[in-house]
Amino acid sequence: MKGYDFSAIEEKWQKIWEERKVFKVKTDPTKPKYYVLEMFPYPSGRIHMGHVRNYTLGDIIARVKRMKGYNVLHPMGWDAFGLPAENAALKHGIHPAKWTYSNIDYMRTQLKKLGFSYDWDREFATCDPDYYKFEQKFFIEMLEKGLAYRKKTLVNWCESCQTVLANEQVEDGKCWRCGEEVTSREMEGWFLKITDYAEELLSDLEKLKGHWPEKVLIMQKNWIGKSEGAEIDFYIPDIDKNLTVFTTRPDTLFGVTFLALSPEHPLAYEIAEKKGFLEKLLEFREKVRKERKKIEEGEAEKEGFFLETYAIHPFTKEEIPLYTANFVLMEYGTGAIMCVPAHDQRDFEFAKKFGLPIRVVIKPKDRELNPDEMEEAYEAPGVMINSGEFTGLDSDEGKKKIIEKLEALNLGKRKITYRLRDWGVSRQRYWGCPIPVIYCDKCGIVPEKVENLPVKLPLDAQIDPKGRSPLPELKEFAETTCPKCGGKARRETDTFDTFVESSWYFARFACPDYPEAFNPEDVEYWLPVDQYIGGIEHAILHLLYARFFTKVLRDLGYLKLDEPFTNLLTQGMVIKETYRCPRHSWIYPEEVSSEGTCLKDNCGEKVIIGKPEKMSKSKCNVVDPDTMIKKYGADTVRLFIAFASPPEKDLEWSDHGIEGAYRFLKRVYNLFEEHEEILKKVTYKEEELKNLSGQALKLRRKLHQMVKKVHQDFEERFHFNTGIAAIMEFMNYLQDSLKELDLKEELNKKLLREVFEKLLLCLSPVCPHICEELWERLGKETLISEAAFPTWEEDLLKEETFTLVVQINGKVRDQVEAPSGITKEEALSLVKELPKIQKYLEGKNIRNVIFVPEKLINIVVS
RNA sequence: GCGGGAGUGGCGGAAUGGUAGACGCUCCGGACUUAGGAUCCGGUGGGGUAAAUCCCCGUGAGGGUUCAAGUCCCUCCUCCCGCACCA
Repeated sequence: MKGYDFSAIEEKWQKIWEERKVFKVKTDPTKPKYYVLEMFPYPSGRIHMGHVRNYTLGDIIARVKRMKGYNVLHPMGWDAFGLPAENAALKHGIHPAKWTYSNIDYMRTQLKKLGFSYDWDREFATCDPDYYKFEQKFFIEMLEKGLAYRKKTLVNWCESCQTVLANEQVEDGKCWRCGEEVTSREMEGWFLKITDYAEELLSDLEKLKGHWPEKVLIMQKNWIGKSEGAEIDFYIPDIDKNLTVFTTRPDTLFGVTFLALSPEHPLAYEIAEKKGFLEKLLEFREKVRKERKKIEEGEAEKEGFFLETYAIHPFTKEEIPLYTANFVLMEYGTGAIMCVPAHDQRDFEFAKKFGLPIRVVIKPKDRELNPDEMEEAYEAPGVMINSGEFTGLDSDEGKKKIIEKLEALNLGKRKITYRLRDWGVSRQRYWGCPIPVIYCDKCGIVPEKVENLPVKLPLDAQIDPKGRSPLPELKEFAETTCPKCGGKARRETDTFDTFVESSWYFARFACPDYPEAFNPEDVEYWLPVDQYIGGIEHAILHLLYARFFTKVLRDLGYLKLDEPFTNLLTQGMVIKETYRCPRHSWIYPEEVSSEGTCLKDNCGEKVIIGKPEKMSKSKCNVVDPDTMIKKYGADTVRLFIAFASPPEKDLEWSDHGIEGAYRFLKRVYNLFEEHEEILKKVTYKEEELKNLSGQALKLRRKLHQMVKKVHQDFEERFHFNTGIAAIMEFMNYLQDSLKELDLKEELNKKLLREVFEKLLLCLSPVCPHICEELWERLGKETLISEAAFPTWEEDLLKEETFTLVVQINGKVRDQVEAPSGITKEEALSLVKELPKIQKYLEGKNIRNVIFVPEKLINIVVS
């Protein structure tokens, strides 16, 4: 016995697949296509188990679909721009480009070792100018269409490093490098008008229902945050201007007792300036800005002050005081609100604090509200009171009526507002795609000429020790000429948010070498992605941006689709048990003794076994894919990952579990080897095996049942765990059968051949290397990776007998083998003969008999 | 607070309203061995009984629908995730 030498087998087949370009695909409209895509990785240095899981799931799907006759596009690339490359440059003095590309080289070899069936000829990295030049082109076209614009935005600023910080570089409100308090600073930046697409992004979620996880759809819906209401104008005589507020409760208009403006509101500024308390306002604004970050952790007290100004109520003409308040966001609605303390909890709290009146205008059906006794706002619908001509209306009805009147008087209008904000894409970073615009003193903002693209990121830049982008100081880059007038001009030195690159990469995979962005023939054939797979952490941003880009590219004439990803699978995390020592905190499994005490520094403390958590270095529970592949081989790693839990649930890594997977593959291998001599000499035709009997028939039936189950679980449900369980169950059955089966009989030899062929075919999407190897040893000259999925005979699946479960009053009391196709009457008389059942029926009246064909009979007795 | 998901053996997990616990792990016993942390075989939800092919209990808790409920409905509990001053 040679034994299962996985490393030789895996190396051999990976080489063959690569040399023969087995997974290379071409556009072929005569064949049905299937595009399976996994979220491409950031080249951080090494593949982690999360990647392995993601890509294993994708690869099984790709291989199954290929076996089912689809022309399968299964590409891989690199989301290669981003901050960690700059951090590595700071820490180790390696240039971000060098760091990134060497990481890619290493990670590619890791992926290849896992035997994933990618069309590697389509690989690209988003930091390649050949990729990002199209992104720059899209941006220029968006600019021309008004989909990109500049506005002021708040950024994190470190005074001591003189640099903008990304959110992840802010730790506890302090700079991650120097520890200085981070302040916010206004800067100009580029924005993409995703809000123009808010309605379509929302309504198209409908098309994804049933194909995307419900959870993701809900998260996106909440993120877009559509709300319907009205904009209402309040005239401010002091400055002779209207203040427009947005409200979803126009029915409470008669309950307004004050108005509140965001401290950032231009009218707040104007009033403060006029009334001479500008400084107070600016102080307050700064305070609120700082608090904004605190709010994320806990509750912030309602604060604000009177603006010494009044506005006129559109209907009652009363004077309503104006306040500025910390809870009013400038970014949402109009940045100003009408406040109805009786019917809005926030307004209520503010009114209580500042002694403002509470006026009840909505009455609940079952009780009266007394403003003096109210402890919280009444926010539910009800009947309108104290509302002039609207009194007595149902509040929902009142909403419409009040809007109608406002519109008639030109004092307001129906309005839909979204929580979704425009997408700020400017990053003051070096390692990103340059934004292709030029600032000219004479011509203003001028896009780079399309023929000059790409605006290449200069690779010879020196990384600044404080982490600032070197681009603004890099004369060769920043100093340029205006494309319009030819005069001296300055180039934009900000780069794009890296989410921009990942918003359209899936489309580029259809034609990665095409000289233009997209070859219509290719994108029309391959898109949309049929199955997209990735982590739930991208439920909102990445997926929303990619959907947005798809619609923009459609409107720019590049693509002809509305949604990029037809089906979405969000896989769970890979988690593992953690160990904690009271003295040493998180410790490695090797540091725990067999008695469960800490071995670190001879500590001896009792180790606390923690619940399984997401693998992380800090918790010492990381399992390295390389180590596992080396120890067990890629097929075992893939098998364990696919078997341990269904894709959408978390997967608990288990050292014992992977042993079990390994053991199973060894069993398959050894059993094959044991019968290899017979197997390679025999061939079979399906019709030769039609008339089996006894154990042979049972085995063949079990085989075909297994094939069908694997088909259902692998292709239809993506429940690889149960499909693999079926294969294991069959293996157990096969080993038992072989004890009884006479392998000197020619027919049984033929059956054994069928068994192994189909078994290997079923297992091959999960464990391609071992199956490829044994397939070859069956004498096959074609690759199992290119074989068709095995067929099963539906007629064969039916057993001649089945276990009839016998229930009395719904309780299982006995079971009996019964011929298939037995009728209710036959079953009843059969069952009545059973001694145990007779006991239960004795002296009782049969009141009802329920018969489920091929399953059970339930006798209801009194 | 709002929204979503989940609670099944010692563990991961199976079960179109029809035998709860497939498959795997762990553990126990046995075989083969100089050896076993290799391999193979058997057992493994709880309780009762000397034992069983016997009986009872059992899918977070409590009700309900049904001949029949892990599955459907209602109430509650626990955990996880997302959102959270969005007017």
